Amino acid sequence: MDVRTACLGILTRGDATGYEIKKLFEDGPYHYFVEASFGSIYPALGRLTEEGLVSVRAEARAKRPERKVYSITDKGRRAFVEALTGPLPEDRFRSPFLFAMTFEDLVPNEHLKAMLDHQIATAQSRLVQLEQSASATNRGQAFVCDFGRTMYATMLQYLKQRRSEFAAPVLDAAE
Amino acid sequence: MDVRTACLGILTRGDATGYEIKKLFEDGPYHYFVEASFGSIYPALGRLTEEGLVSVRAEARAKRPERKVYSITDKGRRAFVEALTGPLPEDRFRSPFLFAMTFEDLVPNEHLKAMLDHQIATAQSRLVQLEQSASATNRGQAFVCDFGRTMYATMLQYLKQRRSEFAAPVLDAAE
DNA sequence: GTTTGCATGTAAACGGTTACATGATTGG
DNA sequence: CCAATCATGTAACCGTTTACATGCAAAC
Repeated sequence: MDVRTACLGILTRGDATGYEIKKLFEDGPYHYFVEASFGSIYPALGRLTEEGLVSVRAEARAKRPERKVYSITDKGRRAFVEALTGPLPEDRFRSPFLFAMTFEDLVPNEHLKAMLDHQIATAQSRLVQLEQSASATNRGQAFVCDFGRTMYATMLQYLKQRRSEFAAPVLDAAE
Repeated sequence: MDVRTACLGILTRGDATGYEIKKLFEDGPYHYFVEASFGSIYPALGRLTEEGLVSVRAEARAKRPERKVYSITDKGRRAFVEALTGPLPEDRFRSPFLFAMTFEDLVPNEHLKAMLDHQIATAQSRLVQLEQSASATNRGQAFVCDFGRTMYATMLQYLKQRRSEFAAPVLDAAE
Protein backbone atom coordinates (compact mmCIF):
# COMPACT_ATOMS: atom_id res chain seq x y z
CA MET A 1 0.00 0.00 0.00
CA ASP A 2 1.42 3.38 -0.89
CA VAL A 3 2.12 5.98 1.77
CA ARG A 4 -0.69 8.17 0.46
CA THR A 5 -3.37 5.57 1.07
CA ALA A 6 -1.80 4.50 4.34
CA CYS A 7 -1.97 8.09 5.66
CA LEU A 8 -5.57 8.35 4.57
CA GLY A 9 -6.32 5.17 6.49
CA ILE A 10 -4.70 6.38 9.67
CA LEU A 11 -6.71 9.59 9.44
CA THR A 12 -10.02 7.69 9.25
CA ARG A 13 -9.28 6.74 12.87
CA GLY A 14 -8.72 10.30 14.01
CA ASP A 15 -6.80 13.51 13.37
CA ALA A 16 -3.02 13.42 13.48
CA THR A 17 0.14 15.29 12.60
CA GLY A 18 2.72 13.94 10.19
CA TYR A 19 4.91 13.12 13.11
CA GLU A 20 2.17 11.17 14.85
CA ILE A 21 1.38 9.24 11.69
CA LYS A 22 4.97 8.08 11.53
CA LYS A 23 4.76 6.98 15.18
CA LEU A 24 1.62 5.01 14.42
CA PHE A 25 3.30 3.25 11.53
CA GLU A 26 6.22 2.38 13.77
CA ASP A 27 4.51 1.40 17.00
CA GLY A 28 0.94 0.63 16.03
CA PRO A 29 -0.46 -2.60 14.68
CA TYR A 30 0.55 -1.54 11.15
CA HIS A 31 4.21 -1.98 11.91
CA TYR A 32 4.49 -5.44 10.37
CA PHE A 33 3.14 -4.74 6.94
CA VAL A 34 3.53 -1.03 6.14
CA GLU A 35 6.24 1.51 6.69
CA ALA A 36 7.11 5.05 5.70
CA SER A 37 9.66 7.75 6.38
CA PHE A 38 9.14 11.49 6.92
CA GLY A 39 10.41 12.10 3.43
CA SER A 40 7.40 10.30 2.02
CA ILE A 41 4.79 11.18 4.65
CA TYR A 42 5.07 14.97 4.50
CA PRO A 43 4.88 15.21 0.71
CA ALA A 44 1.99 12.72 0.69
CA LEU A 45 0.11 14.82 3.21
CA GLY A 46 0.77 17.93 1.12
CA ARG A 47 -0.60 16.30 -1.98
CA LEU A 48 -3.65 14.96 -0.18
CA THR A 49 -4.36 18.48 1.06
CA GLU A 50 -4.08 19.93 -2.44
CA GLU A 51 -6.55 17.37 -3.68
CA GLY A 52 -9.01 18.08 -0.88
CA LEU A 53 -8.85 14.58 0.59
CA VAL A 54 -7.58 15.94 3.90
CA SER A 55 -7.69 19.35 5.59
CA VAL A 56 -5.10 20.99 7.81
CA ARG A 57 -5.27 23.27 10.76
CA ALA A 58 -2.09 24.77 12.15
CA GLU A 59 -1.84 24.73 15.92
CA ALA A 60 0.54 27.37 17.17
CA ARG A 61 1.86 26.42 20.59
CA ALA A 62 3.70 28.65 23.00
CA LYS A 63 7.47 28.38 22.56
CA ARG A 64 7.29 25.28 20.45
CA PRO A 65 7.16 24.95 16.70
CA GLU A 66 3.68 24.90 15.24
CA ARG A 67 2.08 21.56 14.53
CA LYS A 68 -0.14 20.84 11.57
CA VAL A 69 -3.05 18.64 12.44
CA TYR A 70 -4.57 16.80 9.51
CA SER A 71 -8.20 15.64 9.29
CA ILE A 72 -9.72 13.47 6.62
CA THR A 73 -12.53 15.03 4.59
CA ASP A 74 -15.67 13.33 3.30
CA LYS A 75 -14.09 13.22 -0.12
CA GLY A 76 -11.01 11.60 1.42
CA ARG A 77 -13.10 9.05 3.24
CA ARG A 78 -14.85 8.10 0.02
CA ALA A 79 -11.52 7.86 -1.83
CA PHE A 80 -10.12 5.61 0.89
CA VAL A 81 -13.07 3.22 0.85
CA GLU A 82 -12.78 3.14 -2.93
CA ALA A 83 -9.10 2.22 -2.65
CA LEU A 84 -9.96 -0.62 -0.24
CA THR A 85 -12.80 -1.82 -2.43
CA GLY A 86 -10.89 -1.80 -5.70
CA PRO A 87 -8.33 -4.49 -6.54
CA LEU A 88 -5.51 -4.47 -3.99
CA PRO A 89 -1.84 -4.83 -4.89
CA GLU A 90 -0.58 -8.33 -4.14
CA ASP A 91 1.11 -9.08 -0.85
CA ARG A 92 4.85 -9.32 -1.21
CA PHE A 93 7.38 -11.01 0.96
CA ARG A 94 10.95 -9.98 0.22
CA SER A 95 13.46 -12.10 2.07
CA PRO A 96 17.20 -11.55 1.81
CA PHE A 97 17.46 -14.27 4.44
CA LEU A 98 15.80 -16.95 2.30
CA PHE A 99 17.72 -15.76 -0.72
CA ALA A 100 20.97 -16.21 1.19
CA MET A 101 19.87 -19.63 2.47
CA THR A 102 19.48 -20.72 -1.14
CA PHE A 103 23.22 -20.19 -1.48
CA GLU A 104 23.98 -21.88 1.80
CA ASP A 105 26.75 -23.91 0.17
CA LEU A 106 28.78 -20.74 -0.50
CA VAL A 107 28.62 -19.43 3.07
CA PRO A 108 30.93 -20.63 5.86
CA ASN A 109 29.11 -22.69 8.45
CA GLU A 110 29.96 -20.29 11.24
CA HIS A 111 28.21 -17.45 9.50
CA LEU A 112 25.25 -19.64 8.64
CA LYS A 113 24.79 -20.30 12.33
CA ALA A 114 24.87 -16.58 13.09
CA MET A 115 22.34 -15.91 10.34
CA LEU A 116 19.92 -18.49 11.65
CA ASP A 117 20.31 -17.30 15.22
CA HIS A 118 19.66 -13.74 14.16
CA GLN A 119 16.56 -14.78 12.28
CA ILE A 120 15.33 -16.74 15.30
CA ALA A 121 15.96 -13.82 17.63
CA THR A 122 14.11 -11.42 15.34
CA ALA A 123 11.10 -13.69 14.99
CA GLN A 124 11.09 -14.28 18.74
CA SER A 125 11.06 -10.59 19.64
CA ARG A 126 8.36 -9.83 17.12
CA LEU A 127 6.22 -12.61 18.46
CA VAL A 128 6.64 -11.35 22.01
CA GLN A 129 5.71 -7.84 20.89
CA LEU A 130 2.60 -9.13 19.17
CA GLU A 131 1.60 -11.21 22.17
CA GLN A 132 2.00 -8.30 24.53
CA SER A 133 0.28 -5.76 22.30
CA ALA A 134 -2.97 -4.29 23.58
CA SER A 135 -6.01 -6.29 22.64
CA ALA A 136 -7.52 -5.13 19.40
CA THR A 137 -10.33 -2.60 19.33
CA ASN A 138 -12.22 -4.23 16.48
CA ARG A 139 -12.72 -7.42 14.51
CA GLY A 140 -10.29 -6.45 11.78
CA GLN A 141 -7.50 -5.58 14.16
CA ALA A 142 -8.02 -8.81 16.06
CA PHE A 143 -7.84 -10.73 12.79
CA VAL A 144 -4.60 -9.07 11.78
CA CYS A 145 -3.01 -9.44 15.19
CA ASP A 146 -3.85 -13.13 15.42
CA PHE A 147 -2.60 -13.58 11.88
CA GLY A 148 0.75 -12.16 12.90
CA ARG A 149 0.94 -14.27 16.05
CA THR A 150 0.14 -17.42 14.13
CA MET A 151 2.63 -16.75 11.37
CA TYR A 152 5.50 -15.74 13.62
CA ALA A 153 4.89 -18.66 15.95
CA THR A 154 5.04 -21.06 13.01
CA MET A 155 8.13 -19.40 11.61
CA LEU A 156 9.88 -19.57 14.94
CA GLN A 157 9.03 -23.21 15.39
CA TYR A 158 10.31 -24.03 11.92
CA LEU A 159 13.56 -22.12 12.33
CA LYS A 160 14.31 -23.68 15.71
CA GLN A 161 13.51 -27.15 14.48
CA ARG A 162 15.79 -26.81 11.49
CA ARG A 163 18.62 -24.95 13.13
CA SER A 164 20.58 -27.96 14.34
CA GLU A 165 20.60 -29.42 10.87
CA PHE A 166 22.52 -26.45 9.53
CA ALA A 167 24.51 -25.17 12.40
CA ALA A 168 25.83 -28.39 13.86
CA PRO A 169 29.32 -27.48 14.98
CA VAL A 170 31.83 -29.80 13.41
CA LEU A 171 34.89 -29.34 15.56
CA ASP A 172 33.75 -27.15 18.40
CA ALA A 173 31.64 -29.79 20.12
CA ALA A 174 31.74 -28.00 23.46
CA GLU A 175 29.54 -25.10 22.45
CA MET B 1 18.02 -8.16 -2.07
CA ASP B 2 18.78 -5.84 -4.94
CA VAL B 3 18.62 -7.02 -8.53
CA ARG B 4 22.39 -6.70 -8.87
CA THR B 5 23.12 -9.19 -6.13
CA ALA B 6 20.30 -11.46 -7.22
CA CYS B 7 21.73 -11.67 -10.74
CA LEU B 8 25.15 -12.44 -9.34
CA GLY B 9 23.61 -15.24 -7.29
CA ILE B 10 21.88 -16.80 -10.26
CA LEU B 11 25.13 -16.73 -12.19
CA THR B 12 26.96 -18.66 -9.45
CA ARG B 13 24.75 -21.58 -10.53
CA GLY B 14 25.66 -21.32 -14.19
CA ASP B 15 25.83 -19.01 -17.19
CA ALA B 16 22.68 -17.30 -18.37
CA THR B 17 21.29 -14.54 -20.56
CA GLY B 18 19.30 -11.63 -19.16
CA TYR B 19 16.18 -13.24 -20.49
CA GLU B 20 16.91 -16.53 -18.76
CA ILE B 21 17.64 -14.78 -15.48
CA LYS B 22 14.21 -13.21 -15.58
CA LYS B 23 12.68 -16.63 -16.23
CA LEU B 24 14.52 -18.07 -13.26
CA PHE B 25 13.22 -15.30 -11.02
CA GLU B 26 9.69 -16.00 -12.24
CA ASP B 27 9.58 -19.76 -12.32
CA GLY B 28 12.42 -20.91 -10.13
CA PRO B 29 12.47 -21.31 -6.37
CA TYR B 30 13.27 -17.60 -5.98
CA HIS B 31 9.82 -16.58 -7.11
CA TYR B 32 8.42 -16.10 -3.62
CA PHE B 33 10.96 -13.70 -2.25
CA VAL B 34 12.66 -11.85 -5.11
CA GLU B 35 11.51 -10.31 -8.36
CA ALA B 36 12.85 -8.11 -11.12
CA SER B 37 11.86 -6.72 -14.49
CA PHE B 38 13.92 -6.44 -17.67
CA GLY B 39 14.27 -2.75 -17.03
CA SER B 40 16.32 -3.52 -13.96
CA ILE B 41 18.05 -6.74 -15.02
CA TYR B 42 19.70 -5.49 -18.20
CA PRO B 43 21.18 -2.35 -16.66
CA ALA B 44 22.34 -4.38 -13.64
CA LEU B 45 24.11 -6.85 -15.93
CA GLY B 46 25.71 -3.96 -17.80
CA ARG B 47 27.03 -2.46 -14.61
CA LEU B 48 28.30 -5.79 -13.32
CA THR B 49 30.19 -6.24 -16.60
CA GLU B 50 31.75 -2.78 -16.32
CA GLU B 51 32.92 -3.63 -12.84
CA GLY B 52 34.38 -6.95 -13.90
CA LEU B 53 32.11 -9.03 -11.69
CA VAL B 54 30.70 -10.83 -14.72
CA SER B 55 31.88 -11.39 -18.28
CA VAL B 56 29.85 -11.57 -21.48
CA ARG B 57 30.18 -13.52 -24.66
CA ALA B 58 27.86 -12.75 -27.55
CA GLU B 59 26.42 -15.78 -29.28
CA ALA B 60 25.38 -14.98 -32.82
CA ARG B 61 22.78 -17.48 -33.97
CA ALA B 62 21.60 -18.00 -37.52
CA LYS B 63 18.55 -15.90 -38.31
CA ARG B 64 17.86 -15.04 -34.72
CA PRO B 65 18.95 -12.04 -32.70
CA GLU B 66 22.21 -12.51 -30.88
CA ARG B 67 22.14 -13.57 -27.26
CA LYS B 68 24.53 -12.36 -24.64
CA VAL B 69 25.56 -15.07 -22.26
CA TYR B 70 26.84 -13.86 -18.92
CA SER B 71 29.31 -15.70 -16.69
CA ILE B 72 30.36 -14.79 -13.20
CA THR B 73 34.05 -14.04 -12.68
CA ASP B 74 36.18 -14.92 -9.67
CA LYS B 75 35.93 -11.33 -8.55
CA GLY B 76 32.15 -11.57 -8.88
CA ARG B 77 32.06 -14.78 -6.90
CA ARG B 78 34.04 -13.17 -4.11
CA ALA B 79 31.80 -10.09 -4.14
CA PHE B 80 28.71 -12.27 -3.93
CA VAL B 81 29.96 -14.28 -0.97
CA GLU B 82 30.88 -11.01 0.70
CA ALA B 83 27.35 -9.72 0.17
CA LEU B 84 25.92 -12.90 1.72
CA THR B 85 28.35 -12.76 4.61
CA GLY B 86 27.82 -9.09 5.45
CA PRO B 87 24.73 -7.89 7.28
CA LEU B 88 21.62 -8.67 5.24
CA PRO B 89 18.73 -6.24 4.77
CA GLU B 90 15.76 -7.19 6.95
CA ASP B 91 13.00 -9.34 5.56
CA ARG B 92 9.93 -7.32 4.75
CA PHE B 93 6.37 -8.39 4.39
CA ARG B 94 4.17 -5.79 2.72
CA SER B 95 0.51 -6.69 2.89
CA PRO B 96 -2.19 -4.53 1.36
CA PHE B 97 -4.55 -7.32 2.37
CA LEU B 98 -3.79 -7.04 6.10
CA PHE B 99 -3.86 -3.27 5.84
CA ALA B 100 -7.33 -3.44 4.33
CA MET B 101 -8.47 -5.93 6.98
CA THR B 102 -7.53 -3.40 9.63
CA PHE B 103 -10.23 -1.18 8.16
CA GLU B 104 -12.71 -3.99 7.86
CA ASP B 105 -15.45 -1.84 9.40
CA LEU B 106 -15.36 0.54 6.41
CA VAL B 107 -15.74 -2.16 3.76
CA PRO B 108 -19.09 -3.71 2.77
CA ASN B 109 -19.40 -7.31 3.93
CA GLU B 110 -19.83 -8.63 0.40
CA HIS B 111 -16.50 -7.23 -0.61
CA LEU B 112 -14.85 -8.52 2.54
CA LYS B 113 -15.95 -12.00 1.58
CA ALA B 114 -14.47 -11.62 -1.90
CA MET B 115 -11.21 -10.33 -0.43
CA LEU B 116 -10.86 -13.29 1.90
CA ASP B 117 -11.74 -15.77 -0.81
CA HIS B 118 -9.18 -14.23 -3.10
CA GLN B 119 -6.55 -14.43 -0.42
CA ILE B 120 -7.42 -18.07 0.26
CA ALA B 121 -7.28 -18.94 -3.43
CA THR B 122 -3.90 -17.26 -3.83
CA ALA B 123 -2.39 -19.01 -0.82
CA GLN B 124 -3.85 -22.31 -2.01
CA SER B 125 -2.36 -22.10 -5.48
CA ARG B 126 1.02 -21.07 -4.13
CA LEU B 127 1.00 -23.97 -1.73
CA VAL B 128 0.14 -26.40 -4.52
CA GLN B 129 2.94 -24.97 -6.65
CA LEU B 130 5.40 -25.38 -3.82
CA GLU B 131 4.29 -28.91 -3.11
CA GLN B 132 4.62 -29.91 -6.74
CA SER B 133 7.92 -28.16 -7.31
CA ALA B 134 10.89 -30.38 -8.07
CA SER B 135 12.73 -31.58 -5.02
CA ALA B 136 15.55 -29.30 -4.08
CA THR B 137 19.06 -29.92 -5.28
CA ASN B 138 20.76 -28.90 -2.04
CA ARG B 139 20.25 -28.37 1.65
CA GLY B 140 19.58 -24.64 1.31
CA GLN B 141 16.97 -25.07 -1.36
CA ALA B 142 15.24 -27.77 0.66
CA PHE B 143 15.21 -25.47 3.68
CA VAL B 144 13.67 -22.62 1.71
CA CYS B 145 11.13 -24.81 0.00
CA ASP B 146 9.96 -26.38 3.23
CA PHE B 147 9.85 -22.95 4.81
CA GLY B 148 7.46 -21.81 2.10
CA ARG B 149 5.31 -24.92 2.40
CA THR B 150 5.06 -24.55 6.16
CA MET B 151 4.21 -20.86 6.04
CA TYR B 152 1.63 -21.10 3.27
CA ALA B 153 -0.01 -24.12 4.86
CA THR B 154 -0.34 -22.23 8.14
CA MET B 155 -1.64 -19.13 6.41
CA LEU B 156 -4.21 -21.13 4.49
CA GLN B 157 -5.41 -22.89 7.61
CA TYR B 158 -5.74 -19.60 9.45
CA LEU B 159 -7.61 -17.86 6.65
CA LYS B 160 -10.05 -20.73 6.19
CA GLN B 161 -10.65 -21.03 9.89
CA ARG B 162 -11.43 -17.33 10.24
CA ARG B 163 -13.37 -16.85 7.05
CA SER B 164 -16.80 -17.74 8.43
CA GLU B 165 -16.42 -15.21 11.19
CA PHE B 166 -16.14 -12.38 8.71
CA ALA B 167 -18.03 -13.50 5.71
CA ALA B 168 -21.12 -14.98 7.30
CA PRO B 169 -23.84 -14.06 4.83
CA VAL B 170 -26.57 -12.15 6.61
CA LEU B 171 -29.49 -12.41 4.22
CA ASP B 172 -28.31 -14.80 1.56
CA ALA B 173 -28.38 -17.90 3.72
CA ALA B 174 -28.55 -20.20 0.69
CA GLU B 175 -25.04 -19.57 -0.49
C1' DG C 1 25.05 18.97 29.72
C1' DT C 2 23.73 15.63 26.72
C1' DT C 3 20.41 12.80 24.86
C1' DT C 4 15.77 11.93 23.63
C1' DG C 5 11.41 13.46 21.97
C1' DC C 6 8.61 16.63 19.47
C1' DA C 7 7.99 18.84 15.04
C1' DT C 8 8.49 20.39 10.11
C1' DG C 9 10.22 20.21 5.80
C1' DT C 10 13.49 19.95 1.31
C1' DA C 11 16.80 18.13 -2.18
C1' DA C 12 19.42 14.77 -4.17
C1' DA C 13 20.03 10.26 -5.12
C1' DC C 14 18.41 5.64 -5.80
C1' DG C 15 16.29 1.65 -7.31
C1' DG C 16 12.90 0.17 -9.78
C1' DT C 17 8.71 -0.21 -13.01
C1' DT C 18 6.29 0.75 -17.27
C1' DA C 19 6.06 1.61 -21.74
C1' DC C 20 8.27 1.77 -25.88
C1' DA C 21 11.00 0.01 -29.91
C1' DT C 22 12.34 -4.07 -32.70
C1' DG C 23 12.16 -8.50 -34.86
C1' DA C 24 12.57 -13.52 -35.95
C1' DT C 25 10.71 -18.31 -34.86
C1' DT C 26 7.58 -21.68 -33.37
C1' DG C 27 3.21 -23.68 -32.20
C1' DG C 28 -1.66 -23.71 -32.24
C1' DC D 1 -2.84 -16.12 -39.35
C1' DC D 2 -2.22 -15.01 -34.73
C1' DA D 3 -0.27 -15.57 -30.36
C1' DA D 4 3.39 -16.79 -27.69
C1' DT D 5 8.30 -17.31 -26.94
C1' DC D 6 12.86 -15.80 -27.44
C1' DA D 7 15.79 -11.81 -27.08
C1' DT D 8 17.79 -7.02 -26.19
C1' DG D 9 17.69 -2.64 -24.74
C1' DT D 10 16.30 2.57 -23.62
C1' DA D 11 13.79 6.53 -21.64
C1' DA D 12 10.55 8.55 -18.87
C1' DC D 13 8.58 8.36 -14.75
C1' DC D 14 7.61 7.15 -9.84
C1' DG D 15 7.80 6.48 -5.07
C1' DT D 16 10.85 6.25 -1.55
C1' DT D 17 14.99 6.73 1.20
C1' DT D 18 18.77 9.37 3.00
C1' DA D 19 20.82 13.24 4.33
C1' DC D 20 20.41 17.77 5.43
C1' DA D 21 18.57 21.96 7.91
C1' DT D 22 16.38 23.83 12.17
C1' DG D 23 15.12 24.34 16.98
C1' DC D 24 12.86 24.07 21.55
C1' DA D 25 11.61 21.23 25.85
C1' DA D 26 11.97 17.72 28.99
C1' DA D 27 14.24 14.00 31.02
C1' DC D 28 18.27 11.85 32.64
